[in-house]
Amino acid sequence: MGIPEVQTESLIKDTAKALFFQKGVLNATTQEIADEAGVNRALIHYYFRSRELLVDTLLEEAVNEKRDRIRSILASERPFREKILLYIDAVVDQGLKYPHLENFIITETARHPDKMKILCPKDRVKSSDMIRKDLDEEIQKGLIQPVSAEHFIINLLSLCNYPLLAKTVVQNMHGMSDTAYRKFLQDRKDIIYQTLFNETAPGILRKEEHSAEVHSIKKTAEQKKE
Amino acid sequence: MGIPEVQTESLIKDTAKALFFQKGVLNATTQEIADEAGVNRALIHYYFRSRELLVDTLLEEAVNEKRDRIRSILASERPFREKILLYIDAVVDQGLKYPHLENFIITETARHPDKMKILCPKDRVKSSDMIRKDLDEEIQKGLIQPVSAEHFIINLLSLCNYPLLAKTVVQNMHGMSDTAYRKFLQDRKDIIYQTLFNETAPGILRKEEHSAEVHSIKKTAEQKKE
DNA sequence: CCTTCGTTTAACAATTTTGTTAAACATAAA
DNA sequence: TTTATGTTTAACAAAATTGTTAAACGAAGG
Repeated sequence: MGIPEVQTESLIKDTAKALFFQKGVLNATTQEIADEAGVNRALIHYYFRSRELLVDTLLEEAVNEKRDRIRSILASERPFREKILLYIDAVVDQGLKYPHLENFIITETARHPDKMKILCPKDRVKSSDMIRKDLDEEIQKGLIQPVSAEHFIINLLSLCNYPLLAKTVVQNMHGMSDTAYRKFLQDRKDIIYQTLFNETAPGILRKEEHSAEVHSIKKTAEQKKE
Repeated sequence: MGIPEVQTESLIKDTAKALFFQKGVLNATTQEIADEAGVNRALIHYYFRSRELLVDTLLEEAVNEKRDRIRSILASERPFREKILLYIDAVVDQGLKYPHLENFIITETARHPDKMKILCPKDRVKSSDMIRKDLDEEIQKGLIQPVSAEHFIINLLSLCNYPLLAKTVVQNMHGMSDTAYRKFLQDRKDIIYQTLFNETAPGILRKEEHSAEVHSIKKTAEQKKE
């Protein structure tokens, strides 16, 4: 049978992701996608039937990936504050890689709220429930102000995602170059933690920025147990 | 001369705003706009030359309005924390009225970063400079954790705007109805203040939700001076 | 070698969308 | 009433965009 040089279907998907999530062409044409992928436009219809179905596929993968990321961090066995640190790191780093992913999700789910419902069955455990116990403990100890798990999560999402979403606004408001903006986002990781917990973030995590992740974090975990 | 029944130009603009900012049809067609306004499509080109120029006009007005709103609050003579409270109130309330305004600005400025530069001349006083003195005072008194004015402003913007931008995401994540969502946003006003200042927001403001604004706030100002 | 079948292509058709234009219209002024 | 001018309309043209289809292609299997 005719075997494609590469897996055309995923080539198209990857190209579309690059266009939508990285370059920010949220209304990229089937022609643009095909050109960028170096394939015939008809192939998009061959594999996905229509532009909309391709977009649906991208949305589904993006949402699932994002949700799994949150859950795997929140479900881990680390101390609460470390989970949050990890999450901040993950979101900001991913935001730098795919600057328009969040905007894509927001725009698309705003246009078709039903799709979101299909993607997120309500029988699942809510992420707010996953932190409620830890959070209430923090509150009871008087470490942070009383706040519902629902609001706390949205605080976290807001502080992480908005600066990514509103890149141009932020840059312009503060007169920042692209590199200044990137540094700003790196600095923000600590600021977000500090804003949520009203306490300077443990620096150890950031020392070896590039190499270690899990290792240094695990160490921090032990240290914090005290 | 031929005088229109209403000012057609502003009718078109207002209709477009309703479509873009309220209904969230960020890619509304000239035909859709014309239909919604009940005018001939050609009039859009007569008054604005092209769809893009109409969009530019909307963007400019939206950005200016939003910026003026921030500045007039920050420039007022109230105590710092009251300004912030006022700002939170203003943004959330406006966000409920024009749910897609922020998304419009973000999407449009992401597509054409240059337009943003034109709209915001850099010789203007930065809004971060307008709060730096007050903020540093708070920090020095040990009332809040050390944070740059730049980050503090983005914290504020993030906490206010993201839940509006990501309505569907938030709603779905917490399984909220539309009314539950609206209540959530109202509650958030206090949460945002509390998150920024690590202290419960003075309740007086919210008691008489509908009638007073400036009056009750002024009172609070006096009370806080102590 | 030739058939088969999944893949790919080019060409076509239909629809949508934007932009233009000449003529119709309405009112104020002459 | 006529004229002049700004406004509105319908009709047209052009471009962009999506979706379909029949034919070409190319390797695997007989």
